[in-house]
Amino acid sequence: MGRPPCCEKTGVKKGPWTPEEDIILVSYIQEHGPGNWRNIPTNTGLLRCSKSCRLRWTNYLRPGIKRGNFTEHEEKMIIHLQALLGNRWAAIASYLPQRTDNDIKNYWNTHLKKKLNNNKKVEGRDDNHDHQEGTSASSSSSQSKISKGQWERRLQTDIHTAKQALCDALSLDATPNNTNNNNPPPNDQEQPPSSVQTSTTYASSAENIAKLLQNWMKNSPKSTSSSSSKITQMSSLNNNLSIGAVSSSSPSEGTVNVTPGQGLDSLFSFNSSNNSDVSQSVSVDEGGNFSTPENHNNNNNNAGIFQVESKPNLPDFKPENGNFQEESKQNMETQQVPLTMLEKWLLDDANAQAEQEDQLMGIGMGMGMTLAETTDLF
DNA sequence: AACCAAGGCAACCGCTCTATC
DNA sequence: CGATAGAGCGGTTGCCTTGGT
Repeated sequence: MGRPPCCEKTGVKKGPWTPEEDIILVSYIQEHGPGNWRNIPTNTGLLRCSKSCRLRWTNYLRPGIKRGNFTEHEEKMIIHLQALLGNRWAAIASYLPQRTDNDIKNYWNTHLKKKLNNNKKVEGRDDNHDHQEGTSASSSSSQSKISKGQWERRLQTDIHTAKQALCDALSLDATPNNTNNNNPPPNDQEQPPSSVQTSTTYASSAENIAKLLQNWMKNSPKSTSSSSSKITQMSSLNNNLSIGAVSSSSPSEGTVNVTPGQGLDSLFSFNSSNNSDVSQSVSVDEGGNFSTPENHNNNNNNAGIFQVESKPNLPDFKPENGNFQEESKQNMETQQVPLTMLEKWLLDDANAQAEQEDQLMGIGMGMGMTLAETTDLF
């Protein structure tokens, strides 16, 4: 007897999320924090099941997610970690905090798997990637089906193989960062290294939305050709849309109130209550470029420009918002340095990238550690 | 220009784990 | 201690885009 579905099958929307739905979800989560997924469809009116909301958030809307091309460095990390951990995408993703497990999984399945297979063929040792998958990866998937003893024995073999592969790989692509021996190797692959967490300066989810908007605008060159074009959607959102603004007037009820006309502006305004005199704007032009007031004058005549302004009557971020406390701080800091919200995000990306390199070195050092220590990871 | 196949990716499904009662 | 619900995870699916003919 299986479990009942997480939600009623009827009346639940499936398929791609619309910008409107994204905004509603982000608005709600910004106000209440992630969690209580089951309440979200009810409280927001979204015709999505709770699971879908959670997935959308974790895989797409969550702050700090980097999308787009994987760097060579990330690629190597994934390859190494996959060799080490198997198809444990969540564990792998913990070492790449800007990437989601889904993203990594997709990238592995569509790019790296193929790439590795080709490499193996070229190297003439077909023995192999499939074997590797058949051990560490499939053992991961069948972990629950075999006895713990079997699992551990197999794992040890896998670790040995993976370690060998990783040592080979690391010896090939040693970088000056290798000198950073101070990074302790992670001692639990289920938890990201603390340096990641402590220094995680997640951009706000609204920034993520901004980025999404940027992409939507970029990817929607035919802004006038289709009623379903994203830029049209966003335009309507920003102008006379029926959704978008979140009212904080009744947060206890946890509802997303609709404020026609307020549109997206609100979503990009943070903590304005204690910065009510701050009037900052960030614009995204049709080419996806951001501009600030300093250079905004050159752009503000552009049709279709997306303008982000802070307003004083916006929802506060409260400490009780859980995970968003950090984010709120971030937002506050950002507000104190006007106009750099998106720039800061880019910097965060760069910093995170550097941290990841350090982490890889940590892993590299981890590979330098004993097999027993490696085994301790598990 | 039209059609088709392959690839990429977002989202869904189902299982497992964990916390709570 | 078992039942239940919430959340997390990995595998898979299906749609959309892109490239080739």
